[in-house]
Amino acid sequence: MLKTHVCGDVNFDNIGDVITLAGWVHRRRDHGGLTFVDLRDRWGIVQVVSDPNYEKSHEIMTKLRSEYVVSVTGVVRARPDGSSNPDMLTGEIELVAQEVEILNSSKTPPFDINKFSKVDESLRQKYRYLDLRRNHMLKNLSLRHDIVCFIRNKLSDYEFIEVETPILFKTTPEGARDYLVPSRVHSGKFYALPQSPQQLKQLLMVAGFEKYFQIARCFRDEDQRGDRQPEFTQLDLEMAFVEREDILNLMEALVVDMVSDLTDMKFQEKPWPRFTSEEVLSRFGTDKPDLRFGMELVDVTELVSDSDLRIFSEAEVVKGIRAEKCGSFSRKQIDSLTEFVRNYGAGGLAWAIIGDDGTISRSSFMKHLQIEIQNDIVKKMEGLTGDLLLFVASSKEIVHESLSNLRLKISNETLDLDPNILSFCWVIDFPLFNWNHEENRWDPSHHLFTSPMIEDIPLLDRKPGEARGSQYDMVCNGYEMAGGSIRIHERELQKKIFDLIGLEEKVALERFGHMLEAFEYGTPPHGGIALGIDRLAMLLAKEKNIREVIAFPKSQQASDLMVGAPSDVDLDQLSDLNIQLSLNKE
RNA sequence: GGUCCCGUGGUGUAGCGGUUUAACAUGCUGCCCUGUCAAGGCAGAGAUCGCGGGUUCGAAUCCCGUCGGGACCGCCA
Repeated sequence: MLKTHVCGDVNFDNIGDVITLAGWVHRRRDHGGLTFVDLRDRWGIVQVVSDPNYEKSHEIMTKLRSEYVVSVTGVVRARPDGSSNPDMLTGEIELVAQEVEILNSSKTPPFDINKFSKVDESLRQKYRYLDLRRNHMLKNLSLRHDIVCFIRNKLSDYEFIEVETPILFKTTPEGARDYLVPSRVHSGKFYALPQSPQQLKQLLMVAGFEKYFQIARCFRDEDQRGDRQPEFTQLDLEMAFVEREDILNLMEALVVDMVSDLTDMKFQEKPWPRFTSEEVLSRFGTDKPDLRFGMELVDVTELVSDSDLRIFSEAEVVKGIRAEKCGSFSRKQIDSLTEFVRNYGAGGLAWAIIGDDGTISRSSFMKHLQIEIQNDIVKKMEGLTGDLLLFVASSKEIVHESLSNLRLKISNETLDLDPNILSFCWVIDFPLFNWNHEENRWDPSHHLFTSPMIEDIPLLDRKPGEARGSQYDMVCNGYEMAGGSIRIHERELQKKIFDLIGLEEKVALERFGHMLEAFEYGTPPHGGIALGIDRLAMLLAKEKNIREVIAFPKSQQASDLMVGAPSDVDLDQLSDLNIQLSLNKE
């Protein structure tokens, strides 16, 4: 090794030792006759001080610049009285530069590495290797490493076996859009990158592995969001001979232990509360509620159903939220909230402010309602002086979509949430199917292999829309962290589901024949879950975007700005694949 | 596919139709400086204001297009 110690490890015990450190010049402070250099490596920072008695080293020290790579040999000594730095882990000591070697120089970096400063996102991505030098990225990726280690250790202790599954897989058009990989050997045919190892892990259950997991890379060719990248990592897990309770308990224990081992964050509620999807939809308007604050949706449909206001009386649903102490919002602010809910299809936003006497003082609509109804609404909303009440009248979907997002927006802008609180919960009892209006058929609300609740199987023939799936979601602070289900393990039931979603026998056999066939060879009851590692790391790192916990993320347009991917390819490469491009050239 | 925000010395911002010779901070270069730690002091270099077109006597500033980044809708079994 070119160094005897690492910067984070040098301390009082090393005083008098001659050691060699190597790393990057973090900062330098040149006093002319005396030069200080903060030397950084992965483990910490140590102050190096020049000593004019070592003439040659002293001279090199003055030539050092930010991010030069150097090695320094010298004696460790205590800093003189009054010159220690309590803010630095190694602030009591320093290294005397007796021998200094410049291992590599550096151009001036395109942005500051040695301090926290805002940097344009495209610059960060282009120079990601420099961005990763910054302390917060190292911290985030270390935490991510710890999370993955914790999972591997814990699940191995529980006798899970980690199995790698193929990246070159088969297209499944019913889910998200696939990334396709052309086959050279099979001209005109394509592999697909897996959206998740779903089928493979079920086949591992058929194989009798009983307890499987994988830290698995998944690929979905859909547009990006703050919590979505085209490739992402899941803890993928499956067990045979389990019921829902087994999976929920295992995962809850895993995450609870992880959080207490790796962070100082606290759970809002333990054990985690459980809700049916119906309940969270009606109370929060979403199946991934943020439970760190109230502001629940209140149904006032019946109170206004007889009113003269047709937008109210004719709406399928009218619901409101109470923005506590937001009665001081300006007209402009309220207008921007109205604009906001229009994003979600709402025609408008009805509002009311509660005055000093506890009744409506100003409102966009209340004058059209009788005073008794006004008071009933305030009472039902539990409105108090200074509150702002906001209502949306529309279809159930639109009311829920707009109010749940409005709820998040207002909380974001007015509440000071403790960043250390994690409000995990489970959401269960999802409907097995959603009605697809465009295609006029049922779509699976989770995926094709989700088993109905056993008691709801008879409903499949009569009222499929009322059948509940055995699906469960883990939700935290408004993010869907994990989702899973008990799977179908019987061929006939699987076939019935294919029928219900309008998958023709022939197509079903082409795409999923292997699954149906496997189910004929002694498939155990099984179920599992997939947990988003990026989202979990983001949450525990208190970040707002999963890019911050991914070493080399892609931009919102799914490009890699560092290497320039995707890129053109040689015509030779295409001809090997028998592929011709037909781009519109203008 | 759509909506919105951003793009000005290396970096982060200000300027938003003429008082601009484009300002400030930081970084960078040089000089001074032996106890600093975001060291300090002095001097200096560094920007055709993302790109293309238009409006105007005059455009960093207004308009249109385009490229890149970001937030969101659609999409994400």
